[in-house]
Amino acid sequence: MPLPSPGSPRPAPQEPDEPAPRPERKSATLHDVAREAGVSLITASRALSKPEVVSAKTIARVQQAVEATGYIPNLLAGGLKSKRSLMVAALVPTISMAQFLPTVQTLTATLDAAGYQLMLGQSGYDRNREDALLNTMISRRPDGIVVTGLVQSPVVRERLRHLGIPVVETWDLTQQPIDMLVGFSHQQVGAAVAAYFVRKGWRRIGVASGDDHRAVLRRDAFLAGVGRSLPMVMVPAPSSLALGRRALGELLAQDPALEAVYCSSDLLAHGVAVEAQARGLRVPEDLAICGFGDADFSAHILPSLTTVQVDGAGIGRRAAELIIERCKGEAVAQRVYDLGFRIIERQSTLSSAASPHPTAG
Amino acid sequence: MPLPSPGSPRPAPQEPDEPAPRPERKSATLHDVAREAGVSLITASRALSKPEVVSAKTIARVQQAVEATGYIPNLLAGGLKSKRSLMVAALVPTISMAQFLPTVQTLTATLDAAGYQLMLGQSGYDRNREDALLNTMISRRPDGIVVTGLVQSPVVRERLRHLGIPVVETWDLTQQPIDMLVGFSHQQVGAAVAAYFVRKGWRRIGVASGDDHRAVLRRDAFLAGVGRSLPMVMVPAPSSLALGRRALGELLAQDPALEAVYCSSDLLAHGVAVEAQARGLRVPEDLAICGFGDADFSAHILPSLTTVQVDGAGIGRRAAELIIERCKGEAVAQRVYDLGFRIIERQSTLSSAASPHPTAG
DNA sequence: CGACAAAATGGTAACGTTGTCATTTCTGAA
DNA sequence: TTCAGAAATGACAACGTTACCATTTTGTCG
Repeated sequence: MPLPSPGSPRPAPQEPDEPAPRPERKSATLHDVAREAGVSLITASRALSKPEVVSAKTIARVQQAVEATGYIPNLLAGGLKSKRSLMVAALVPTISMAQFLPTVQTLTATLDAAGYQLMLGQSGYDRNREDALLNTMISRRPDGIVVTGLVQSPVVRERLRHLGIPVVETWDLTQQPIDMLVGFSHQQVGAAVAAYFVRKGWRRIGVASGDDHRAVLRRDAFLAGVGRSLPMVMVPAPSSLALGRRALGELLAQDPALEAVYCSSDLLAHGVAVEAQARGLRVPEDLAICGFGDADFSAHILPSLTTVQVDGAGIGRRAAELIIERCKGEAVAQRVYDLGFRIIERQSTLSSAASPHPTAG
Repeated sequence: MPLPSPGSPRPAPQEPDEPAPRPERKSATLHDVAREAGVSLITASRALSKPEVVSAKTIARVQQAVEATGYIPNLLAGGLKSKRSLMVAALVPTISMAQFLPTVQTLTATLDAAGYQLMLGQSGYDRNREDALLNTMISRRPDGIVVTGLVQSPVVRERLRHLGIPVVETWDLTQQPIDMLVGFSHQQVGAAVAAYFVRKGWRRIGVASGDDHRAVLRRDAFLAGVGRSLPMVMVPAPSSLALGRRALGELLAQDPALEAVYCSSDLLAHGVAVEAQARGLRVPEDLAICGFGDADFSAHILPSLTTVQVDGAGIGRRAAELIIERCKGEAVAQRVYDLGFRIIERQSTLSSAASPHPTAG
């Protein structure tokens, strides 16, 4: 029930008084700095980029000249000549998948600390687009590439392999990566959760899964682990709470006596929990729920959500470290890192729910 | 209660069999393409970047040579000479603020459609870091800059103004932007929500607010609108469900008979709702809750959440359009866009809660 | 004090592309 | 057939920096 408010859309009342800024003042170059400091161009360059070979006195003079001229280095020019762009390209399906945010976060932070900048690209879930985006990014000559998931297209794999720059595949596992890999096994996740469900003795199980590649890997391993076909709903990625609600409705239509639901993400699981509540089903007594990803809310909703925790932040950190090492010319000792996962058991699957409604603080 | 699983962290069992890829094959340049196609370097360049001045036959030959050589343009070189880097820099506090994701999403998409790439930087909530990051980004000579919020530092404002590239400030409102602006008024939001609370007749009101600049603007306007000081809790940005739960605990300690809570984000509001449920308080009968941002889950939780909707996606789209127009050399007609907001009234503030538990599907 | 190494600085030539201007080729009308 | 004008192509230089090698200055030790 929307309620219009005084601030509803409308053009700004009056134009600002200052004129549009079009100074086009040519920015200072290293040449200007060198002249100002009374040193040669190349000495000014070295004072800034490799101060260890320049005398302290000269460095001071150059630094002062930088201040005076307002010099800001041109990394396009520097990168062109030195073949080090100080950028790392990263591809995610979409930035809207909260799942990947911790990875992007630590990736950015770790790279930043080493002087590198992240160039983030969203491939959507379209393979062609992934290919095109990769080309766009390569046009900027990144010093490394991080992709989410394994690159599927053999053509692109080959291209990346021959690019001569470090490539890290993440959030999945194989022993034959393009170059390096940091991730975990979705098959193992699916199998482990299936084993957990079997151990719990649940028989009437439903599955709500996103339709992205990795969710499907987990789902298939889960089905294999359970050993029979189950009521199942596929929802389009990216998943959401609303999709989770709808999914439970559809699952209950398939089996009204459902005991437990396995979801491919915590967001879906949250939605399933909300819909269960809306239908008067108690969680976990009437319906147990397990998610994936250990989202930041999962420990704090009611009931708290059993889920699979993966080290998204660790993936980003390690991926960045690998790229940085390689860029420093060091050979990395290990090219494949399995960061594993663990099942976090919380109220949503604890039949003997000890304290149903704990308060915070 | 963590449950270790077979997939717990451990090193990969064996190294992959292929050797580390170090081909360092020098990538093809436009020179190679030109030779392959039997045309001059500059004709090859034009065939790719301004095909309208090259004959169809030549374009075909060049395109074929591109395929044959595996040529990928070097935008560092191109940008250096042409002074168009085809990049736009964007600064957000942190990518983890889900609030800004729709903006980043449409910004990326709109720029992408026009051939530009987004370079995303996270400034944290540290002014110095914002300044440093801005310098880093300027080093790459972006064709435009989008910042979240108004740039506070006068020094930086002046620097950006004299850079001679389009700058768009977003998610806030002023009639004196550095250059261009797309946003809305946080003061108006705070005032509108206060008016709504007053209209509802609530007297015992609590405030849970993030400590970031814009949340504080809204909070202050809210307090001014209510006209008296209120029980209040500040939580560190970025906000989360857990922080919301804790916040309600602290607010109830200040006033156990609280009737309504205003939250600076939907995530906080969700946390407040969960904590209310944990304490046996009915929402909205015992406690009404209003959030901000209209997160994707807000319409779908129980009870659904009254909130302030702002057009985050629209902000990103318009910001991108403004930058693109400017880059094409067109003068923009309007430099300040107020995209407004509206209060979405849902169950969490509807005392006459008609249908307490609607189901989905 | 001389000799020699080390430290500090400088000159020149690229990196790969595009802007500018010049030249050649083609088209169609007088 | 000729010539103006447009279309197509080419040559050259430059964008701002760093790699490479050469040179000068400084410091140290016999």
